[in-house]
Amino acid sequence: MLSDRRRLVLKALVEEYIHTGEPVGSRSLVERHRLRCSSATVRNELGALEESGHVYQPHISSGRIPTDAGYRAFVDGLMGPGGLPRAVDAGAHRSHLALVSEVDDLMRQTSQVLSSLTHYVAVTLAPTISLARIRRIDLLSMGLRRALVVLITESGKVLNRHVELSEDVTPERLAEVERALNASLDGKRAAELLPLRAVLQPARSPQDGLISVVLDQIIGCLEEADRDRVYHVGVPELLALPEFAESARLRPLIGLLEDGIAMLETLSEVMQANEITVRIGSENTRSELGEMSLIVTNYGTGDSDGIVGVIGPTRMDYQRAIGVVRTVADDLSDLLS
Amino acid sequence: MLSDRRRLVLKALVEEYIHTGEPVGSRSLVERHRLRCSSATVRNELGALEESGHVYQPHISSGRIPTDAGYRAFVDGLMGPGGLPRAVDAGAHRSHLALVSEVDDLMRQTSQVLSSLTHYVAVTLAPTISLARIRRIDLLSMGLRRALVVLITESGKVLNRHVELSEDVTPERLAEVERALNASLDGKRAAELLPLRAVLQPARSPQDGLISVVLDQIIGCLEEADRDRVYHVGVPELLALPEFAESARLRPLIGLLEDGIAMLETLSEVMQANEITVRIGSENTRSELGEMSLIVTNYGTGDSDGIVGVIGPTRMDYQRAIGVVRTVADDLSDLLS
DNA sequence: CCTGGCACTCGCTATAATCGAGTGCCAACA
DNA sequence: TGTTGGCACTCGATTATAGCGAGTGCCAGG
Repeated sequence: MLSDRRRLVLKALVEEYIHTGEPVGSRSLVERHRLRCSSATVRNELGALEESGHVYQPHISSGRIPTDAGYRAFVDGLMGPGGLPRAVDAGAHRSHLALVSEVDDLMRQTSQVLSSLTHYVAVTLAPTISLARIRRIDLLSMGLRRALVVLITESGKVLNRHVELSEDVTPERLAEVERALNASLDGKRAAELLPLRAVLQPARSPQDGLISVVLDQIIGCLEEADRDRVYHVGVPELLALPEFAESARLRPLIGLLEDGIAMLETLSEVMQANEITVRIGSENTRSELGEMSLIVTNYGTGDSDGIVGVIGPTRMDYQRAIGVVRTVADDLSDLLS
Repeated sequence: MLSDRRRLVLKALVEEYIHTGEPVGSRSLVERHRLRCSSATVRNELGALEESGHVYQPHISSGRIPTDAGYRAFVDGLMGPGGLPRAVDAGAHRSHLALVSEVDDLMRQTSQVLSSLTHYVAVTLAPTISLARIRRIDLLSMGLRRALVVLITESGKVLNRHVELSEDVTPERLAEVERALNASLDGKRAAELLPLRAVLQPARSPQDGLISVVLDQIIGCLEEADRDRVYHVGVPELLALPEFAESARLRPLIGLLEDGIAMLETLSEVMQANEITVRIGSENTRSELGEMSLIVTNYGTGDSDGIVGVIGPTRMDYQRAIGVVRTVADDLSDLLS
C-alpha cells in the first residue's frame, strides 16, 4: 500500500517524534536517519503521508507529527519486530519477582517493575477468582444474625465477606452448615456454585435454606472481589513528561485509574483476543484514554489468568513497551505455574 | 498578642484568600468585609502582620497572602469554632455509609464521601490490626514445604499469608498444629503473640518448632498487613484547583500517595495526640507535603482505631474541612461500635 | 523522478509601551 | 495618639510590534 521509501520515512518520523516530542521537519529527518534522498524528496513523501492520514501538521508550515493512524502503521508493520528489552532488565525484574509469595504483593511488585522499566503507568489485574477451585470455607458467627464467610481457593487466594442472615442462627448451627458446605464444595470451581444452589434449594429444610443464603453471598463475594483486583502505579512517571506539564491533560486518566470498576471494564474489554493488544489514542473506547495509548496482555493459563499492561502517551516507545509487557507477562505466567 | 482589629484583619484576609486564591489588597478587604476603618488603616495593620510573619507579599507592591503561620493563627483562634457542615451533608454521607458491611468497602466509601464533601484528597487508614483479638486460624498445606496461614479476628478482619516451611510437613501434621494454635490463641490479641512464642519455643519437639515458624509468619503477616491499610481518593479534585495547574506541583504528593508505607508512617506520626490534628504546609515533616495541608483525626476506640483525613492546598477551607473530617470520623466510630 | 533553490508562512522570542492594583509614606485631622 | 485622604511609586500582567528561523510548497532544471 505504502511504497518502501514512504514506509521508511514514516518509520523515521515516528521514531524521531517519539524521541524528541517536537514536530519533525524534512531536514532533521534526512540528517539523523540515513535516508538516501534529499529533504525535498522527503517533503514530497511527507505531503503524501499527510494525504493518507498518517501524519499532520499542528500549524501550517511546521514539522509533522504522527496521527493515531501513523502510530498504528508503525506498530503494525514498521518498528523492529523483537522489541525485547536487554537481558539485564529481564534479569533484574525476575529477581525482584522471585522473592514474592503472596499474590497481592506479586501484582504490586509486577506493577512497580513494569512502571519503572517503561516509565509509564503500569496496570495489573490479578488472576480471575471465579475460575479457581474452592479449598475450604470458614463460617463464623458475628452476632445473632451476622456471619463471616471466608473462602480459600486451591491456589491460596483468600476472600471474605460479612453476611446478613434472614433468621437468628446459633454458632453451633453455623458450624454444621460449615461442615456441610466444606463436604460438598471442596474442589469445586466457584463458577460451579450457581447450579449447585439450585440443587440444594428445593430441599427446604431450614438448614438448607441457610446454605442457600450463604451460597448467594459466596457468589456475590466472588463477583465483588473482582473490583479490588485492579492495581496501578506510576502516575508520577507521566507527570514528568512534557506533554503532561499542564495537569489538566492528566485529569481524565487519574479519574479513571481511581475508579476500580471502570478500569476492570476497560481492561476486560480490551483483552478480547488472547495476545498482546495495543490501543492507540482514539482507538480506545473510553474517552478518558483518547490521548493515551494502552498496551496490555494476559498472563497465566486457564485457571488463573489476569492482565498486565501499561498506559502512556500516544507518543510512546511502543517497541520497548511492548517488549517489556510481553516479558513481564511471560515471567508472571512462569511464576504462577 | 495581636490586637483585636489586627486579628480581624488577618481573619478577613485569610478568608478572602481562601475564597479567591489571589493576593488580596487593602481595598477589597475593606469593601468585602465589614471592617470599620479605611484602607489606609488596613494597610498599616497589614504592614504589622507582615512584620510578625503572618502574611507576605509575593512581589513588592502586590496584595498579601497568608503565610503558614498566618493560617496557623487562623485555625487556632480566628475561624468560626463550629465548622460543622450543614445537616444535609451529614445525613447524605451517613446513609451512604450505613449500607456497607465490609471494612474495606467502608473505608473506601468513607474516602469517597470525605473527598466529595471537601474536594480535596481523602486518606483513610483502616483500623489497626495488631490490636484485634484472634478468632480462628486456618492452616492449609500448599505442597510439601508450603502452607497458607489464614487469620480471622474477632472483628471480622481476614488476613492471609503464604509460608515457606523449613521441613517437609504432611497435611495431617499441619492439621494438628492448626488445632493446637486455635486452642491456645483463641481470643488472644495479636500483640500478645510475641511473648507466647518465647513460651512455646523452648519445648523443642518438632511440632513446637513448626508452631514457632507459623507464629513468626503470623506476626510478620500482621505487620505487613498495615501497608495495605492506607487508601486514598480524590486526586482529580486537586487537579481542578488553579494552584495545581502545572502538574509539577502535584508530583511529590502523588508519589507519596502511591507509597503505602510512607503514607502509613506519615499518618501515624501526625496522629500522636488523640484529637483532630492540622498540619499546615511547612509544619509537615515530609517535604512532599511542604505546600500542602493535612487534616487528620482518629476514629474508633481502643481495639479498632484508624485514621481519616484530607490533604489539600495550604489555601484550604479549614473550617469546613475540619468540620467534615470530624463528623465523618464520629460517624465511623458509631458504625464500628 | 529527484533535487536545489526560492518565496512564503507562522509560531516563538525579545523588546517596548501601557495599564492598574496595590503599596508606603506623609501631612492633616479628631 | 490613632486614623484618614492623598500622592508618588512599584512592578506584574497585558498588549503591540518587530525579527528570527525552522519548515513548507512549488518550480525549474538535471
